[in-house]
Amino acid sequence: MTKMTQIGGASALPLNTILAGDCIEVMNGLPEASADLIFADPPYNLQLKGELHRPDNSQVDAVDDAWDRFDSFAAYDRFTRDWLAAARRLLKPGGAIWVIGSYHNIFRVGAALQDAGFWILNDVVWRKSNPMPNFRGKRFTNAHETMIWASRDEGGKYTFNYEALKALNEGIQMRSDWVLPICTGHERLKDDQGDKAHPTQKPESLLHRVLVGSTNPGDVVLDPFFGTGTTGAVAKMLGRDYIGIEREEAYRAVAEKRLKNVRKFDKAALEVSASKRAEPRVPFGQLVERGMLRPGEELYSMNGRHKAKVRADGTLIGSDAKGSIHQVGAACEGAPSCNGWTYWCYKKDGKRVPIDILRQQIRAEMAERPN
Amino acid sequence: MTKMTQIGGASALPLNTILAGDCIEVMNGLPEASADLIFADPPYNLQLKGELHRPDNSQVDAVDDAWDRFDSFAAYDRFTRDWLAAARRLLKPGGAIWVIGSYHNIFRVGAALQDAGFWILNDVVWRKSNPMPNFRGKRFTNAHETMIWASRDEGGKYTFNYEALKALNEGIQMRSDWVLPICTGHERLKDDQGDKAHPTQKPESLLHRVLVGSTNPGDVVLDPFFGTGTTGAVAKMLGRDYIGIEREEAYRAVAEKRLKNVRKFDKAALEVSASKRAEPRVPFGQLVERGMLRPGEELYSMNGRHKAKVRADGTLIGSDAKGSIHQVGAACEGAPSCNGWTYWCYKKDGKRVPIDILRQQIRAEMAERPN
DNA sequence: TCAGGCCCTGAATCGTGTC
DNA sequence: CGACACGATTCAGGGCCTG
Repeated sequence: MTKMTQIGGASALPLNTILAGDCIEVMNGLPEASADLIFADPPYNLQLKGELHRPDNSQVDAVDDAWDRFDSFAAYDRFTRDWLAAARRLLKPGGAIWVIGSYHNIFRVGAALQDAGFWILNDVVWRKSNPMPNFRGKRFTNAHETMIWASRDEGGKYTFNYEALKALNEGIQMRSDWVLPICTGHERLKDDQGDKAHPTQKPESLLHRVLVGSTNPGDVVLDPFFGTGTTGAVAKMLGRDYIGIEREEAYRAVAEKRLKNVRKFDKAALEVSASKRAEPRVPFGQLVERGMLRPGEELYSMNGRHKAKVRADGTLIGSDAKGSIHQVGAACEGAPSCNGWTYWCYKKDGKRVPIDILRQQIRAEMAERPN
Repeated sequence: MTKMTQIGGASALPLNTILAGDCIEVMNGLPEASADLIFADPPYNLQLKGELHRPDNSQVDAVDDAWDRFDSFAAYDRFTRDWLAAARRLLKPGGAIWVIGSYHNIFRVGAALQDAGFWILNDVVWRKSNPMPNFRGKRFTNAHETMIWASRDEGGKYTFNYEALKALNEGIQMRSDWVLPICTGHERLKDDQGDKAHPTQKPESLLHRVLVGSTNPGDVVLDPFFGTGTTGAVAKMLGRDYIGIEREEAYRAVAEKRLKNVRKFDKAALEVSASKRAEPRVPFGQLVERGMLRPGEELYSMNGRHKAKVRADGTLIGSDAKGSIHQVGAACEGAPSCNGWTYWCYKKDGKRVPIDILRQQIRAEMAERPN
């Protein structure tokens, strides 16, 4: 499967192989202007301190590997500038790069990209359908990661397969936010002890969308932080050539084994059944945020016997209970449960109208503009 | 409605007003450590092309594109550093900032925030339910903007109304991606010609979530790029004090008019689901003193696997540990910590009942007859 | 074979008040 | 200021076992 391509008669391109070593040195040893796309998942510099436990007291297996530790932002910036410069040299004139990161590092990476002369085309948000919650209730659930897509140069003739992405998205233009699950189950590679082989393995679905959208069959895709080789695996399936660079022996071994078992797709296998979505859940609070109901406004029970007042956080306060629309409704009726959506009404032009009408309005909007 | 607050007897804080002028100069004229929250929607219109001049006024030569770019990014970075420094000076020790932007500027803003000593808490993606499509089909639909939420200092005791946000989201922890429509319809302010009064007016729903989540009633919220005053309008509705700074006369005029017509929600509506941490502390010993539990009585663990005996001083003695309800619970489970209130049960009419019920009884009494 | 319950896990910058 | 003790805190999904 390994191909060697002559570039300008000078040096050869080691296609479909994993190169060992520091990515900056290795990249500088490859011929310039030889890659169509670079996908990079660099260390995030998470700066984790203590241990973290779930509410059930189990411990979170954190990313504390040596390769993710940097002495300072300045050190991380230096590292970023250096690998970006080496990467840019490798790109063909119409080439492009994707870099993924979290709020710990992505702002520094984005600024460095711009400073290096890359031209940002989009930032794309990977919205995780199943992220790890925030266990201490001190912040928002960290439910997304950010990818930056940039061309080598301003005005570069980058590849963008608009129609293919639109097809992937059920006929609607692909947006800058992608909802995809994290990598779990059988796709998640394990070592001999049954532990995860790599702490941050990316899902193939993510790379699928990246490569379908911004490369063509036969293109050369380089990944300087290859890890367990998701980029290579998806590139191979899609009929692209890959070059991986990975410093850690253990990751290279896992990736080699993985890639050996990957088969190029036939067309038919490509279509992933679009998961049909259940009726989207609409939090009652959204009616308040959107100004459809106002804090302080009175709601009336369907039977006219009870009323309650809307609060700014989307809870109700009744005569002797406060909480969600369901909880207060149940309390009013002395019932074990209650569907607040059909129980409560608001006043519109003097008439009582069920609040479920408002939920239906929001759902109608969501149906018109899905995703 | 305008309030003036004396800060340290020195200078006054012009609450609920819109200040005219350059935000950096105006901020530097206000007393330090006087704002609880800053919300900023800075400009990113860089004029990267055309009539660009270097700081020394020499015209940029079209040949050295890289320098051109460097110059303009450098100028934007300088501007960003300056207004962030002025903003940080204004924040109280437990203060925090939100900044919103797009891929054109947010990476530079994020890096500058970190460099200035702010501590990023989350990046939050505003996912637009109705974005403008990409008409030329050359990129992804730009369907989101990014907000960065950061505390003034690492370790700062920032405000986060976890329970209120969870309530807004129908009982599920609020995530870092928010789906909200853009500002249209009646909410979108128009000028006398019927054109939109401001090109980037933010929806009130966005500010509602920001302010409910990261401020308390009576807090001071400052917006250095006030525009048409969405921050002020939502702050006023929610019973927060605002300070707006805006350079453009036309925007100030629109905002003044808007704010005059905004009404504060009534008090009960502003009350928000409280966190358990805010509830009064009840020593376990009080249950024994009051005779709700008797010395010698057995307690049983929630899972039924352990038991312990109550002692007269409000400690427990288990099979192989003695101490507080928390310590003995942790020892039984071999866990690093344990909430004894929810872990231990007592027997009532043959059934196991969590001792937390008894704590709730005491708290209810305290609320009825406060000391 | 299927449904239901239990267990485990995921790029995480995840306390606070009192003495 | 540090040390110590209290006690608050999770969502989605996959695997595996049992009935």
